[in-house]
Amino acid sequence: MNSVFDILEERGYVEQLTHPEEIKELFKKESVPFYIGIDPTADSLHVGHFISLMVAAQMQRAGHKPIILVGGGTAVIGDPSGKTDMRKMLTLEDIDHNVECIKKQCEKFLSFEGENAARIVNNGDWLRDLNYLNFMREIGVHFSINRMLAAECYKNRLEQGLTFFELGYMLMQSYDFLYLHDHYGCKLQMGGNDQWSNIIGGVELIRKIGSDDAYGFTFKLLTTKEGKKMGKTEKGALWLDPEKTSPYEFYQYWRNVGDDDIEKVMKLLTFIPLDEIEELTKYKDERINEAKKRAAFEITKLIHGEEEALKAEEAANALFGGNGNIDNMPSIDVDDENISVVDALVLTEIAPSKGQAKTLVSQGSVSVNDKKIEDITYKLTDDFKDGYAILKKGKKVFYKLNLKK
RNA sequence: GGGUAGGUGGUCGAGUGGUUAAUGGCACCAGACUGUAAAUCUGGCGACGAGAGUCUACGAUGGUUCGAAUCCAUCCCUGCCCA
Repeated sequence: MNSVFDILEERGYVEQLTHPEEIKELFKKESVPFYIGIDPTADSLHVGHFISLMVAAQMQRAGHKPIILVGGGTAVIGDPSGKTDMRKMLTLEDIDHNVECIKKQCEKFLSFEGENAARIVNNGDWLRDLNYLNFMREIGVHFSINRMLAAECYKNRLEQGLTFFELGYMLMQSYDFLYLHDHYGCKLQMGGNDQWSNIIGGVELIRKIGSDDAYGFTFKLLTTKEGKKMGKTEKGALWLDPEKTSPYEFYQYWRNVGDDDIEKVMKLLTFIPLDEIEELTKYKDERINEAKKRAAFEITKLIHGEEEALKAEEAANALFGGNGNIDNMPSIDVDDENISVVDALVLTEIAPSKGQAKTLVSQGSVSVNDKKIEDITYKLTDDFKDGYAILKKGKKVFYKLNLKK
């Protein structure tokens, strides 16, 4: 039986480890409580967090105990890692709301029952009531500013200006680990590679205070071959919340990843066995599309469930393959058959404003029921055959308009 | 506290009285080519308006001017140097 470590390594998650040999041993011999932190800066998770959840899920499958830490306390500060500017501050109410939303999304991903049930904690529970003096005396003394400033993530901030407020982030994250270590027996902190220095902070803190069973593990960030972050779209981030990014859009995003990135995406974001991935991605021509279809389906299924994934797939088949069920494409009700193309584009959020809708139309990018529209004053009056019309932008964006009177 | 340099559109960054909705890069959208890919080339990229055009925008608030992102005043914020 492989240890999780091998699985994580084979699939390409592993980036850095604080104690490689010991961690490998640890995974083999016991069920390890580990934690992954998520900042509640929005009311939904996005693909950036997806990989964290995948790692947690892989770990849980192998029998380890996930602790998902939602940063309701640290979000008050904002993590400066990798940022060029100080993060916008959120109100406590926003943060608490976000924490609740994020909890719900995690619940879909991990099992909260059984021997190695996952647990969700909020560091606001212990950080918000911290006493500054005690904290400084017990925790602050263990941190060397010299060392912290040497860390890559703070280096460029030194030129821009870094406040103590932000520097304190590392102490708090380190304290989180200590807290979880002491209260839940947490031995391992996992996180994206941008968290490396914060993770080391915690590991070293625990070790200085006297325990030697603290480890750190970072995984790869989801980037394209060119090193750009994946998951950005016209509308911003690719959200896991179906209200913010529809399952169809979500499916399409993965269906359209670049050839160069599909293998990585499959390994990191699905549970498809490696030999199958290899089989699917061995082609370099259009046959690679089979891999993309599979990946898009599996990923959508993980996030939105099988039913939604099937619907998204069918909608895609209907639109691109000429067969399949058009009932499942994104749709919206309209109550006025005299709606103009421009208004329809805005209503469906295909275009963010009327001005942009007009440019699209005049550029010849828009069609209704496969008929190209170039007149920006065009009205859909005669297009609702059988009570619906299909509005299309470019080659890939479709919306079905249902006439409701 | 003193000195000094700054705060520009999604982002980075030009612009220092009118022809500036504001050069350019990146991001993003579309067209061509294709495999719902990449690369490349072309076009677009504040809002409203069918259009002429109107409005909103260059940290905030006032002011000077026929006219301000650009000048002045006050305030807020940031960097750097000195204390």
